[in-house]
Amino acid sequence: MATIKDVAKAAGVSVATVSRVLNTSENVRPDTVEAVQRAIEELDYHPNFLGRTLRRLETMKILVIVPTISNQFYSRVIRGIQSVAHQNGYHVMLAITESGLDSEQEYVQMAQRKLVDGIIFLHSTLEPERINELADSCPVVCANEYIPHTKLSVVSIDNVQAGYDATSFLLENGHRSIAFVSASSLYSSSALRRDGYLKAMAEWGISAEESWFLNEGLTFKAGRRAADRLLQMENLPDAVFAASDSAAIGLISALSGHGIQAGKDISIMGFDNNQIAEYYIPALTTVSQPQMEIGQKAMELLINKIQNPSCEPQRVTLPHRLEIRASVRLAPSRPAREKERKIHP
Amino acid sequence: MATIKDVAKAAGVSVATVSRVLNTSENVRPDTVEAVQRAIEELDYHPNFLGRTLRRLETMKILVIVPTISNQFYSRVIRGIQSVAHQNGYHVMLAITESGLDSEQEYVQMAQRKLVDGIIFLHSTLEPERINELADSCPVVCANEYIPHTKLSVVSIDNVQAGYDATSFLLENGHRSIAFVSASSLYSSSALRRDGYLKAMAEWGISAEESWFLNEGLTFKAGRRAADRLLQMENLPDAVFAASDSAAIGLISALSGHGIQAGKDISIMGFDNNQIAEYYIPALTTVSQPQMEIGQKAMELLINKIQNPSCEPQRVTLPHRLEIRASVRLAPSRPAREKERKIHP
DNA sequence: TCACCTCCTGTAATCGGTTACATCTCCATA
DNA sequence: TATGGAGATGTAACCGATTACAGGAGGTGA
Repeated sequence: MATIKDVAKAAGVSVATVSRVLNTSENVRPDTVEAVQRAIEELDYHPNFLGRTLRRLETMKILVIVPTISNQFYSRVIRGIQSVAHQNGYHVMLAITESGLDSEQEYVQMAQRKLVDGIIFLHSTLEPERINELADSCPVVCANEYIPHTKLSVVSIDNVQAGYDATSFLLENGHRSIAFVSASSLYSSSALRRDGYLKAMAEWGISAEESWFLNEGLTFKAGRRAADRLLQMENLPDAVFAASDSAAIGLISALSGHGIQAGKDISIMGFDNNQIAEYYIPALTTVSQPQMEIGQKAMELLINKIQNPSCEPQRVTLPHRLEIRASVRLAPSRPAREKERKIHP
Repeated sequence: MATIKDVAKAAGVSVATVSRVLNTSENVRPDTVEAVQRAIEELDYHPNFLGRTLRRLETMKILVIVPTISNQFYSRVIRGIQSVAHQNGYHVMLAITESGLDSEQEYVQMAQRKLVDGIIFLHSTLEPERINELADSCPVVCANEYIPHTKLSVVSIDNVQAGYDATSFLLENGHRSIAFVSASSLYSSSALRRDGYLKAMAEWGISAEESWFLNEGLTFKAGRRAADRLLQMENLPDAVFAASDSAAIGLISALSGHGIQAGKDISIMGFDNNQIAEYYIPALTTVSQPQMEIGQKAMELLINKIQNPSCEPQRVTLPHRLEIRASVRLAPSRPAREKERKIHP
């Protein structure tokens, strides 16, 4: 492996000059530049960035902590993060905590050990106290989930409003008994959507029954478990509002196995607008989130924080949208043209 | 930020002693250890790993180059890679090339600049020549896809056999005109599956028509495009073998919009056995790949290559399996119990 | 008491770059 | 001709760790 010294020797200049050529900086005579470049070529020299990194004390890497990448929601947010990261010369490292192999704590240490310049949490199970500690020593931004008792920048939709809008839509279309599938204890977003759900129900004077809360989780399997519980009820609800598309699909699939058709015998509302929602049969009515933008904005905030550590945390709310498809039965009176509603926070 | 010097000063010892304590190595007096640890605690010192990395010239990071993470196939392979990486103290960086933002070439430079210790390709668009060049200067392993004219270790299923098995299954169940949806020009796996398809067709004395090859790609949208082309044909084929579950689902969804039901009016075979295959309506008959194991094995080979650079490239073939569900109509004669077949390469 | 060994600790080189500062050359201007 | 300044280049400190080597303290055996 050739080093900068080898190049300097081959070109008959000092390492400083080679470094200047590499960084295309000022004041090097054109023929010197040429000589250095020839030496670089001849030796097939590739600068070792660790040296630079150590000197400059910046890694140009950021860490994204994500519960899973199997869910398209996260992969889209990550794409948004990546696009802005790349524009600014950053590389993205992914910490997938789902497997439980790498504890979050372990990844957080990477930041403390200066292996990355900042962290974006798409979800966290750490205590707020630890996160605050971390945020003192390293730029941190949250996307999608809000972590209580922390002073971090957060990017997300207005989950309360989104839950409210989804539930209102079901109510407006004649549904009265509405179950709610979520993971409220794990995800703040789920809890907030539930608040919106409750608000809408209250406005219509309906008190939600205890059994309607199916806190099974957000995965396909969670949806299946929720279906099992629904099937044991005396009266099937009119509708189910699931806090993720995966859960909604697990639900529809399981109910269909018992001859209950979504969009006909029962209405199902999802959340996220994953690509599969459009391709599922029946196509899934769901709440669309601007995933790419969430990621992009989060990365922008992080870069801002890296470059200007003393800046105040920000709260960015992006618009969501109801995506109306076939899995929710519409009231006959409802005008057909109203296929979409845009709600700006 | 406290450095090792600060700790040394605070503990009244030299940096060498602190380093020895940190690396729990030999010969430090217990009370010295204690003093150092107290200083570490007091100063809230976290070692900066860049220093160590530079000195040891190993990053303990590996790069995974992946076309997309939206497809569950890849996210599972990545999980497999991560699990083995973690067991061996490595961290995983992800390079997602789908966006087209970061060119593969750019990521490959990360290896040459010693920012990572090795690379796993899950797919590549680089010329074989470049890859060979890269492999000379850095440990490289391929998973899933075979890159022709290269001497790299590869982990995958036997794609020819898998294509053959899937097609044979369709033929055995009475299907004769069988279209094939793939991305043969982009993915070697697709091309190999096509070879298997052709082999099976030939064995049954059927010459595939030109129009049956729908080289639209592997995404949902690709499936939809394939459906459009099918619908323009004079005679709809009996069955379609798609080289990915996503394409199969795009296909089913689009056909269903025209009143054509998969599993009844036409048979659809997918590939990958993503989770959605089980939850789709109709549930998708597909070829299951051991994704986790592919990832695990690839990482094992890479670690082996890192620790022993002169070792010979290996070719590892893992078993696939036909997952029989509802999207393929079975011949009436077919015994119901034979729901699954395991094929070992 | 001396030589020698073991155990512990410190000094300084090193990894591969970047960069502040010094130095030198050359040319323009007074 | 002397002076000053701009531009090009070199020297060496530095980033934060690891580690080879040197050396000192203390114990053991002759």
